[in-house]
Amino acid sequence: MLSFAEENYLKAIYHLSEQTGESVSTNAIADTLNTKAASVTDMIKRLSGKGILSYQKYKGVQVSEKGRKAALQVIRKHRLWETFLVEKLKFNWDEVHDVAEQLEHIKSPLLIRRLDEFLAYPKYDPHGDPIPDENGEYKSKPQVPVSSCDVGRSVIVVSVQDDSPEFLQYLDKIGTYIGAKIRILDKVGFDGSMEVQIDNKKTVFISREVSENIWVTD
Amino acid sequence: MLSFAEENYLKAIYHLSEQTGESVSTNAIADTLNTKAASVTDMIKRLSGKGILSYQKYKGVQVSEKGRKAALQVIRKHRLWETFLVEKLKFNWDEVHDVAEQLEHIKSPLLIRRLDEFLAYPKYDPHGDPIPDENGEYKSKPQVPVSSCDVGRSVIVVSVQDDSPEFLQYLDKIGTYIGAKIRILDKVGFDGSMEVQIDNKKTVFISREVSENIWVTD
DNA sequence: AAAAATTTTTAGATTAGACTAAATGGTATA
DNA sequence: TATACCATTTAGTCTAATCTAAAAATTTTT
Repeated sequence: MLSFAEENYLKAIYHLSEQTGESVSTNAIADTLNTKAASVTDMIKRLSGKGILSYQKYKGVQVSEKGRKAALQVIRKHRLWETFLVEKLKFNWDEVHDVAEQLEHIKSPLLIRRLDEFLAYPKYDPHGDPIPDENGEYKSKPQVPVSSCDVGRSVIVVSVQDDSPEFLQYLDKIGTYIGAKIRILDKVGFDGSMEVQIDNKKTVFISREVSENIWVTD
Repeated sequence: MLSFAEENYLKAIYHLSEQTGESVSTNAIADTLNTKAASVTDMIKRLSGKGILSYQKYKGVQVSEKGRKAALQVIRKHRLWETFLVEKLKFNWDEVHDVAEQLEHIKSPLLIRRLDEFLAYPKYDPHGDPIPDENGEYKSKPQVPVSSCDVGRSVIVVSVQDDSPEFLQYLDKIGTYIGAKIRILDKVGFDGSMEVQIDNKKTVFISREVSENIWVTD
């Protein structure tokens, strides 16, 4: 049984290792969790001792198979709660993250099974991210960042890669949501920003950073 | 802001002081929380420092007005979550306590407001206990234990004073639930047990302990 | 390849919350 | 009223999780 802190570390490390595909550095973990490298080293040792991570001094960590399964269960809980908050309690998609961060640590297999059933077995959360099932299986839709799309294409928003209120409120403002249609009008070589039209209505410029965090499909 | 442990102590102390009406002893707290007197003394000091309890060495503790308000908010959350689990997630009334014990510590005023709304502002939880509102107000139905009812009377079950799975499963077995009709057939002077008929159907003997934990109204 | 810079680990402290054992206060009894 | 007993508090230890400062390992630069 993992503590709250252990689960938070595991989740962060799992996400980092998924992004990079490589072993994860102490400093990278410290940065994403806003803690210090020394604290990370301590926790790495504890999680290695539990068989959740594999670790060699100075060489970074990898998530073990056991760790991967545990991480996916925490992610499952997080995304189910986010779905509950939006679908049933009428939260906006920018209000759910912090609450789900707390709810994901509740220990009750029955609760999660019943919540899943109550929500009619959702496959994706409000940010478009796939919800793993009880066995950790999930299928993600084929998707690419807007930043990699050619001028002239029309695409559909599938997910967002940043869950911060600031980013999500900005997306609300420009009329973007999961399922919105985006047409690429122009790309600016200078700073990588793009001109796009959303749902055949508003035409806006989005920065490189924004276009990298909106993922789309044809 | 109180920690999980602080909230648990406060809730236990509040309940004890409501039951007895007097100041609460260190050992009584240790007993209900399954911890040791020394730990309780530590926590009492911490909560006194925060103005939640008032305390004189060797004289027991009382809950301050500030503490009462905080306790009622934790109780509100606990009972709303229990209601959610039974009404929406189809938990049995004997399955909710431990999960609600965890959920009650989630910090999010918005969440609780929305949950309350989603449940249509329930006034009582699945065990018949009143749910305090945002201001800590609640109204409990006038009620007495079955043990105090005279032979011949017919009464309605309003609440149960023990939330343990063992007790609640026993009540299920003898066909008792909130709203059930109980007719007092006989009282045994020897051990205080009673013969009662439930919903004009089953006739059973219940022990003194059981009859003290079922509360009823006319 | 040596020096410099950076990253990571170790050592030692801190806080919350728990414990045991010992000391002290309060109460009941002879 | 003195003693014995029980309740409570204090003192000291432990673990999880954090921190800072210093030491060690690795990587980068010259």
